[in-house]
Amino acid sequence: MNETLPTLQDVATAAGVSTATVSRAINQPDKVKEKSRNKINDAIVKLGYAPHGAARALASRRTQTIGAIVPTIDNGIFAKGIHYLQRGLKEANYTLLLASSNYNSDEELNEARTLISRGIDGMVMIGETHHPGVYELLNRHSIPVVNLWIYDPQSKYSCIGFDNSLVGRRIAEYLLAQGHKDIAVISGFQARNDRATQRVSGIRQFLQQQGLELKPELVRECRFSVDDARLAFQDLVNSGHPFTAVICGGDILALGALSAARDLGISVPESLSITGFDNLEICAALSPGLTTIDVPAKKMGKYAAEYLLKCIKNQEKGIHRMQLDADLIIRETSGPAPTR
Amino acid sequence: MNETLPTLQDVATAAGVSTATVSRAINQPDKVKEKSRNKINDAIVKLGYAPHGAARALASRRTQTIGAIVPTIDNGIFAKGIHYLQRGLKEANYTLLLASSNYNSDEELNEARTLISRGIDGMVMIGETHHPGVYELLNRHSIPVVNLWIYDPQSKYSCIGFDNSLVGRRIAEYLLAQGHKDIAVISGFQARNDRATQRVSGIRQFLQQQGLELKPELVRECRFSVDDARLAFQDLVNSGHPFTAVICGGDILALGALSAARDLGISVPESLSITGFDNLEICAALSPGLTTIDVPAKKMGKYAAEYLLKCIKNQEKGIHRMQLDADLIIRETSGPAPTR
DNA sequence: TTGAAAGCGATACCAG
DNA sequence: CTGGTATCGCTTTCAA
Repeated sequence: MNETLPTLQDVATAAGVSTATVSRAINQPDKVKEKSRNKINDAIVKLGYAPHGAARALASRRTQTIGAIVPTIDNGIFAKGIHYLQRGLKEANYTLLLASSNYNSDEELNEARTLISRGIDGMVMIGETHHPGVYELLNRHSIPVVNLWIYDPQSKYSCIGFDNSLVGRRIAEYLLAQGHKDIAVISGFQARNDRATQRVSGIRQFLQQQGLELKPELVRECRFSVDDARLAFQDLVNSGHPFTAVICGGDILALGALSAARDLGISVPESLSITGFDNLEICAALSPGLTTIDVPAKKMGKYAAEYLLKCIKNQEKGIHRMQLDADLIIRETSGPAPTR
Repeated sequence: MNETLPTLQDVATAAGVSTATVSRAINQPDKVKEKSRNKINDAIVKLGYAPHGAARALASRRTQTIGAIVPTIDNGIFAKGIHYLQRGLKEANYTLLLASSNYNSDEELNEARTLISRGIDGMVMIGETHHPGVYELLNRHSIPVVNLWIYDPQSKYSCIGFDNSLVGRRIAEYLLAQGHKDIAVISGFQARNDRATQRVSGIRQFLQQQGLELKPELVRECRFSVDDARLAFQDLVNSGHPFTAVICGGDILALGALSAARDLGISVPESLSITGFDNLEICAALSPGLTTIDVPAKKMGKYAAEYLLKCIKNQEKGIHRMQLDADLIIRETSGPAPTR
């Protein structure tokens, strides 16, 4: 019952041509006479032939596959970007091999190793700080890379994203304009997340320039979960240091803060402003609407696909850095600082 | 600068053994004398050798890769299950190749074709209704499958999940017990989603058994987005048919309904009860807390990995059906029906 | 426990 | 435009 599957050879025999011709008919149809092409196509359909990816990859030294490592697929943060990346790749008949690192550098290296071993023609990662081994591997295998979610004009690698530091600054700027002076921060772990680090430093720098300070006592780091953010917020309140605004490193964190504030009877935005980051669709409909940063996920995914495909076709060489906008979206969780 | 990468042959030469022995040292270490093994490992490290996946797949007729097709990765619904699936596979050194069908049967067939062509040793899908071509392909290539998110004792294919009809029934049962008689439904498109279909029919059947009716005028279908659910809810209200509860086919839909209700000044749960489905972490912290169904995503992912790995090792044959619980979680968006 | 050698299924170069 | 054939890097009998 399990007859062996048809191979190129079978198709060739059935169509009365050589395997070379069948291969061409599939990969460069215009290089084959129409008559032969038709015979071949008929044979393919009749036999239900499907090319064998591994054999193809081995012979052509191309896998038609792009790898991506994201910190997590557990929440929707990276989903949209991945979705559009996938879409762009699919159009060119490329497949996406997706892995996650759990915000952990060693796991990332492992995943990279696996992906490369499986065979990828290009790689997408989030942020620019990665295990040096990852870059080394990619380099050895001459695999083009592009880092998303960041923009750094100095970067040694291609990147498509936005300036996280600037975004941090922009949020701080907005809050200051609203009269806030005591600002707290709930961020992802900075040690494992260069985007978070940059944003916080953007905030810190701007406050300093304005003669204010981002007090270390008002900065918390936690996992990217609603519950952890709740705890972080409670801790912030318990610390006794007053603050009138909390900048959160993600909508999920902001949700946690919002919910904890609600439980503590702190009214938002009257006595506390909260800002998020990501602009998750699911958060847009909440009440109160979350003030947040809209991340250009769609563009990042789309351009990343375009860029890598160009690299593979050798139409593009060298490093490519693209800066995109990340806009502040003002909704209802933020407002003027309370007057005392 | 781009020297060719080391191959098995290089390692063999460096270690002074044959390629066969190196291959064994990698794949069945116990079949190689310790001394040779050490020499080989040293050579591997020294050369920075990494096996070539395609060559390996071609020769061994195994790809160490499992494919999965989910309806969408755009929101977090399937993320958790995928996460645990991935985790289980990784432990066994398997990789997950993820594709999405956008709830579309033809796209699904295409994705399946691509996955199979790329080479997969097992397949995971959501729901049991799939393009017949998909099952045909899997069968021809003797690729084991398991369907998640459903449990059907009659299914011709392995499945690990819960009885959607029963879950629908349970929600209806709960609402009736709360005194609700006029129940509306906002569901995903039933034509493209067997889980949705089963849930709605579970609801319908239970209502009928209780001498009530699920009025067609009170059933809406829409895309899985907050905005579309808002529109569906508004439409439901505008239709003029009274209802005191809305069963939504997903937390995202419930959020949309909730937000629309808020805009219309309908108080929840006082004058309207709303239930969701999925128990997304992000929804747990909302206020009011969403009454919903907790989907056993973790278990489905984990068991799916275990099952497929067993199939591949030939330790498991035949169809395997596993029923898991999906619990009703009562929070604050539901309550007693308003008395008139 | 090891090695020699025959594939695995395609691609791509070189002739014709 | 087409065919013959070496080759890609590894696994897997079969013998030794």
